[in-house]
Amino acid sequence: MTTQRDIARLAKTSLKTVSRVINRDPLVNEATRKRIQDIIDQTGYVPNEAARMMRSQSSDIVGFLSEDVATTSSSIDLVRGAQDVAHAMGKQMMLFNIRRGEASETEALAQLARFRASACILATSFHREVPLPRTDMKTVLLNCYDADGDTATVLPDDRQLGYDLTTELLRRGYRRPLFLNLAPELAGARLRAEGFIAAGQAAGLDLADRIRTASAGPDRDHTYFVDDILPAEMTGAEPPDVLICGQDLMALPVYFALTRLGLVVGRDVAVTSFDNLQPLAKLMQPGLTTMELPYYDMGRVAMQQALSEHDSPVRQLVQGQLVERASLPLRQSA
Amino acid sequence: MTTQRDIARLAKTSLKTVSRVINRDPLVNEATRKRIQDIIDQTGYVPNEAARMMRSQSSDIVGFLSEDVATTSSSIDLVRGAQDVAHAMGKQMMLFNIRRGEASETEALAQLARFRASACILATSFHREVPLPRTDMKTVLLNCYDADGDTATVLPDDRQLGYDLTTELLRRGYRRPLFLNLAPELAGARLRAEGFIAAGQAAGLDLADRIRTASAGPDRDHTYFVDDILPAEMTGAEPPDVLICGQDLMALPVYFALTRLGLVVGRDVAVTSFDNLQPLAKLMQPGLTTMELPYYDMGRVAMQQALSEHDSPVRQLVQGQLVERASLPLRQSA
DNA sequence: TATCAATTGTCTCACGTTGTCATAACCATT
DNA sequence: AATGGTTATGACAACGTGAGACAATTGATA
Repeated sequence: MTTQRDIARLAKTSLKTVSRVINRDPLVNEATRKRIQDIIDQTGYVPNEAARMMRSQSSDIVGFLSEDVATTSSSIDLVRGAQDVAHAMGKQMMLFNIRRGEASETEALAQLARFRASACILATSFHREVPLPRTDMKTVLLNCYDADGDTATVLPDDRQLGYDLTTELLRRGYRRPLFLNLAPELAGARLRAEGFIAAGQAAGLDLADRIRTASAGPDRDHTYFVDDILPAEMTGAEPPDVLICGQDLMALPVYFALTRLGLVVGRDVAVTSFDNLQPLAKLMQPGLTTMELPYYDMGRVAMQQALSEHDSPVRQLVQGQLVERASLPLRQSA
Repeated sequence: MTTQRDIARLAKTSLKTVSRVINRDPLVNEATRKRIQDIIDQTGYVPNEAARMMRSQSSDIVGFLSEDVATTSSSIDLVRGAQDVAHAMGKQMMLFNIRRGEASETEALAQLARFRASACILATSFHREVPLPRTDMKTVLLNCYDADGDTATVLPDDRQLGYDLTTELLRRGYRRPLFLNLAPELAGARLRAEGFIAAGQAAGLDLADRIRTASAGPDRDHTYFVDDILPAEMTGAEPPDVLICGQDLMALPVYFALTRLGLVVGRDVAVTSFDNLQPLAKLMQPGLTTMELPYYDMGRVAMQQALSEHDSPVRQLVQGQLVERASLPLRQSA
């Protein structure tokens, strides 16, 4: 591999002058600078980052520990946002796919310590509380938080999401929303329920009994909602005029279930949700109107926090906005 | 930060002996080893990877350049597979989200050169030909290939996918399959068509005219199939008994279109596809029977190739298998 | 001519780790 | 006790970069 010493020899100059050119020291004659720069370009010399890291005692590396890069495709946007900021700032990101509390987490942190990483971001795919791993590294929690609250944290503003979505559908004339909420172990589910009720109050409606909650167990299947709640509610005396699903992945089986009940989404009943999961939300027919979770922005904010000098523990909430498609039309006044 | 020198001072021994303990050199007296190891554990010392890299003149880092970590969730499995192998071998993976041929690609390669990465993996989300970037680094192409063919390459065996899927549905008694294929610019689409026809020949059927191809333009929308092909074919004299979709994302609008035509998937017409995109394929109702693209395995194979010593240019094909759900029942003999 | 600033070069050290080589300690055999 | 051999330990250099101290050279200006 080419080194600065090689460049110096080729340019018939001293190591020091080459170093000056590379580090943009203004005390270099323009002609010399150009001559050396040409040789650098010619040889394709790239500085050895290891040497630079050792010399400068800092690494420009930030770790990103994600609980499941695999399962949820929304978490990808967290990664993308973080990485875009990192690269814009000339930093490197190392991605780790871990399981919280297991060996994979410890190993990832050890690996980052070997690289003398300046910070790490701990991300989950659902907004919830997590135990903080023991580490000396500066840490930013993303989409999760710890009990103590003395760690920098970036979260979606789930209360706002619930409030704004509900406000919007009330504005469109809906009066009997039914909220098929995610499990209450997830902080996001609790906050959205708060927002839902608060928006109802603001409009003079009591929505406290308009929330259904998935029973325990893996919430992905949603069989409880689809097999029990929906058939009963939709065929009752006063069926809901709009369904709010806990996530886009829930809206899909809900669409199918409604079809089986002979109902047409967007005509007989509106459906909305949370996530804006691409490309699913767009491919559903009618297209799913849904509150977008601001994952990309959250990733950006988290990386900015990780790279910022002052590490005052802050809890930052990032807002999301409604993405309109056809599943939530303006309500015809009956 | 603690260094080996600090450990040596604390253990009242030499720098070299500490180094020996850390590198598990057997030429160390057990008593000394234990004494030093205790101090290492106590101080929480972690070796400085930068120094190690500089000393050994190699970096244990492999780059993974992906064209769209973002858009396609299937590409995540490529990343996961590669990363699992890398970590198992004690290597580090650096992930880059790039656009082929643009600055982001060059920058990523430069960044990897700075870290003296031992290899890089170039991945695309669709099986297709790509121009090879100029780099000195050992390169492995993943899910794509270059014209010259002198670079290590890992590809899905799309011909096998098409052949096996078709063979299976013929075995189940279907006789009028219709293949809604992806754009022919994608190598995978061409190979699957070959497999489709070959499987027909093996069963004494000429399937050459049973393939439809999306016209130019972004293939994601699939409006051509849904709006033009399907209504015409399904209401024709001899409608298909099974539809083969180019990808799971196409199967979703196809489900909706069939429903609009008053047809029930799995009863009136079977549907199959390629990908096994999670969690979509499972959440569709009926569950989508689909040829799984072996992305996780491909990621593993690519990383193994990247880490292997001998770099003989090989093109490796990875096979996929059918994932059975309800959308392709055994055909009732009519 | 003296003085000054700009430019370039020499020399040295430091970062943390590990390979090479040398030394020291110990044991067994003659 | 002398020899040879093994085991254990240590001294030192080197990887590539960056920075400081300071000298040498050049050209311009007072």
